[in-house]
Amino acid sequence: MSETLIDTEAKSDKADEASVRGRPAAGQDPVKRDQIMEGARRVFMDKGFDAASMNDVTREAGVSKGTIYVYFDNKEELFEALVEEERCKIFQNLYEVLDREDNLRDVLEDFGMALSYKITSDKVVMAQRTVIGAAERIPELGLRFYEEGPKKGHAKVGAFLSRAVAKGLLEISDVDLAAYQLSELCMAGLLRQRLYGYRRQSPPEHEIRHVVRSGVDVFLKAYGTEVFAAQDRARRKA
Amino acid sequence: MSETLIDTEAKSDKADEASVRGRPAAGQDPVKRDQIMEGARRVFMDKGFDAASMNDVTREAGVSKGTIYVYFDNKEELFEALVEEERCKIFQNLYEVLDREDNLRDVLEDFGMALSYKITSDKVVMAQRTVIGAAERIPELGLRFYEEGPKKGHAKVGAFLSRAVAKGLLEISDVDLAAYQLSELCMAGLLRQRLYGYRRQSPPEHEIRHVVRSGVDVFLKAYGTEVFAAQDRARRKA
Amino acid sequence: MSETLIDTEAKSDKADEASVRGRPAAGQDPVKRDQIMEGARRVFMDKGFDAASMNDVTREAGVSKGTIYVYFDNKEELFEALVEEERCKIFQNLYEVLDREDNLRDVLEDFGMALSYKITSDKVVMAQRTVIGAAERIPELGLRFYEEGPKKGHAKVGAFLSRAVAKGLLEISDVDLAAYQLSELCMAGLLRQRLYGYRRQSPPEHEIRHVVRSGVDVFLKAYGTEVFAAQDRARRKA
Amino acid sequence: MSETLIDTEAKSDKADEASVRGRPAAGQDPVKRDQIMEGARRVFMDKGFDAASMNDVTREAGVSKGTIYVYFDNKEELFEALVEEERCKIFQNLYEVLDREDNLRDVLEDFGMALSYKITSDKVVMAQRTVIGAAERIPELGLRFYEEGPKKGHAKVGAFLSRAVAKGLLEISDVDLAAYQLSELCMAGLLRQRLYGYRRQSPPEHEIRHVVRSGVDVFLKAYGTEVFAAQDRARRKA
DNA sequence: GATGAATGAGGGTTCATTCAT
DNA sequence: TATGAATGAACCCTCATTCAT
Repeated sequence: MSETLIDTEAKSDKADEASVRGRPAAGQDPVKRDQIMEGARRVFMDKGFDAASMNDVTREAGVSKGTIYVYFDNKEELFEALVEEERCKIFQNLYEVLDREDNLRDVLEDFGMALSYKITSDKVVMAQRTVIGAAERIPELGLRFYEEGPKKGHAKVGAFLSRAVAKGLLEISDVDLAAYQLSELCMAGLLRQRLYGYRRQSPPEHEIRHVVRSGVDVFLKAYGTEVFAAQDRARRKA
Repeated sequence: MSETLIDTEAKSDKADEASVRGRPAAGQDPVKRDQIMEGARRVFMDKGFDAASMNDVTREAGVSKGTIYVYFDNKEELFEALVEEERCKIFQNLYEVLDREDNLRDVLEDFGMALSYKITSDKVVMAQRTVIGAAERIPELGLRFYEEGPKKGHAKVGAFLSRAVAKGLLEISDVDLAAYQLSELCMAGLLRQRLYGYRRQSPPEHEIRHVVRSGVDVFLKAYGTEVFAAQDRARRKA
Repeated sequence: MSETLIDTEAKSDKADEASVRGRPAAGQDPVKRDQIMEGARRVFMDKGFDAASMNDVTREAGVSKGTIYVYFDNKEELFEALVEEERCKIFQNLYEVLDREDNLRDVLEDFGMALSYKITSDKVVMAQRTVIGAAERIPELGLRFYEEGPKKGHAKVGAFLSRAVAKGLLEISDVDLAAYQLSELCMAGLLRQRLYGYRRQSPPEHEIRHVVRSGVDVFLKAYGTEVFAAQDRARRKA
Repeated sequence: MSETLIDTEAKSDKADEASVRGRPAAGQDPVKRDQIMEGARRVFMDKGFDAASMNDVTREAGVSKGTIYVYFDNKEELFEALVEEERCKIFQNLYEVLDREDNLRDVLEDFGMALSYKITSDKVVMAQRTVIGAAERIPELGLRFYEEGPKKGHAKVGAFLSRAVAKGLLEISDVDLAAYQLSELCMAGLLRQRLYGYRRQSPPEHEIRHVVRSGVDVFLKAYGTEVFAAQDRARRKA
């Protein structure tokens, strides 16, 4: 009733179709949607697609069953929306460091740290398990996840390496493959241990750093040019 | 009730698990067990743990429901037994090539081929998906799979690398980590594409070979000693 | 909250059910009521009571759920109101022809045509199915439908026949029964075929006419007096 | 093992697929099937197809839900099986009287009594309501019911009338229509009153007899030849 | 007064497990 | 011992009804 003008104004920015002050249209309230997604996240990540029940989601989300079905057509769609969201959160900002104009080794290490840290974190491991576990039954889901996530990231890594090649810092015959190798080297051993649950906790930072440093080192020893080596020696002295 | 002495006598000969001529004890007939396992394999690998029904197993195995429950306490145990068996089949003989006394690069490439080929094959991908997908719900399953499979294999790779270090062919500060790196390099890109279903078919041999060759090359550029380099140059001439 | 006095004043003018210019009282606007009934008709007649959902009605009527529940306490009451209305429409004007002072055979045939045509029409068949199908669960519904519809009509037919008896045209020992016989003869075969869906379309006019003519003929052969026969012969000549 | 030959022989007559002594195959035990049908009958006849729930059937039949689904694929199939069974019971033996070589009026009256009595009985009224009520949603059901029931019966009546025409007892231009007229006349008023629930009880015998006698009389007055009239007068004298 | 988002009991159906045969 | 018919809890989803807006 006594909504301040400022408030109203602020809201109207994103007042897509709901009236400014009224209740959001069915399936349009972003708060409720998030609530459902949060419940779904907890349940699906914990149990996987099949073992999770809509009742579980209902309970975790604190919403009624009917409401969920207003926002999502069925279990599978809810799951897909969740995976989509998780994917975005995972791969967002992951590759920004590659735009930095900096010493090559430092950039690669920073990227490796970001990648390895993210990919072995609790939530992301769960997400990967969930998607991989469902890939047999809902192939499009895994496909889309890979295409929109790892594949796009991989392309950015490839572009970065190409630039380094152009600068004469790296000499690579198959840039695409090299990009895969770099990523795998940065997570060497860690990812699989996490996926299978051999490691119950995400690795401590120093361990990740050790793996990344070594991985980048292997990568640069294999692909670094004499130009890079000179630069690198100079950097170490400093 | 009125078991004759003769019967008892017969059994006592090989009382351990089954009489020589009589019917095997309940849940002890290895033929029937294999029959069940074979049905379970077809069903679980195809549908995953949750989506597979015990009726499916029953049908595929050609055994009655009751019989399955004599051999396995419940669905989960049957599944675990299957995973165990699959794991054995996967990692069996995978590391034999490392015992070969041969040129280092050749041995590594052959090992990489065996590993990469196996790990990206249809059946093994399904098995990995299944285990990874279930790891959140049945942590022991993933744990045991990893410990008895990849981890043991990794130890063998480590031992192999240590021997190469001792021979002066490699110079490695963290052999354990290097072993992981070697494995990851040999499957670079392929495994994840398969797990997520981005690749629907197992990769063709020439592609695997390309990846493995490049991976081994990176590894050897990073860790190979001058001694190895000389040997390698000599081998190439021949 | 701060309704002006003027508004209130305006309402008090015709406080009974609605102000002249203002908004009608809750559940009192006949236009809105008709709108709801029209939606309900489309839905209930198409799907039957149970299979129809209130959401369907909402959509067809273009009214909100809450509004429906202001006009009708629940689904069943809405349905009953609809049946009532349908009944009125069905039996309205159906018996007017019986008031005509005309040749007996012609009047009976015209009545038979009106009855048979109406009772086998798509909408009326649906209505009958719906009421009959619900009669087990909502006995009052069927009872009321019959009493207000067929029974009253039957009384009018009886009265008509009595008048014809008085005129010496018919000789009937049980007029009540004869009235039933007349009605049944006019729809012979058609009604049941329609109710069970054996006939998907309402019968063509010429077929109805054939049935009615024959039915009336049977009726008059059985109950017509010599007086009537003479009249009838005269009429035919003309 | 020691089953007597006699026993085995006797049973093997109907031992279709179940073993002689063993438990009947899934969905094959006629006793259990009847049990389910009986429960379904009570529920469906009472509530109609939509309003009846499988839980209701479960409870009434005293069988578990799973068992029902072994015997019937789904609710609709169970319902159809029930309707089929009811139809058979209703129309079985209904037309035998028409094969009697007897006085025409007596045969018609006896047939009319059988028909009218059966068709207005509690169970049959319920069955008719149920089928008619479902005809909108499951058109095949009503169609099949009509075709296998009333239509076949109607054909038998037509054949009977044709024979009477051949004997010179009746003179009918449209035998098919006359058959409908006969049936309708025998139930005049009763059926509709029962279907709509205006009559809560099945009509007493004397009332049915009154209706049937009058109906047959009308029919014979309309279609009886002079030959028949003479025969009829003779019979009355006796 | 009108709206329609939210509720949650209950719908039909499946399936891991048991136990009489 | 092996069988598979029977069980019933739990699955996903719908919808009559309510009530905050």
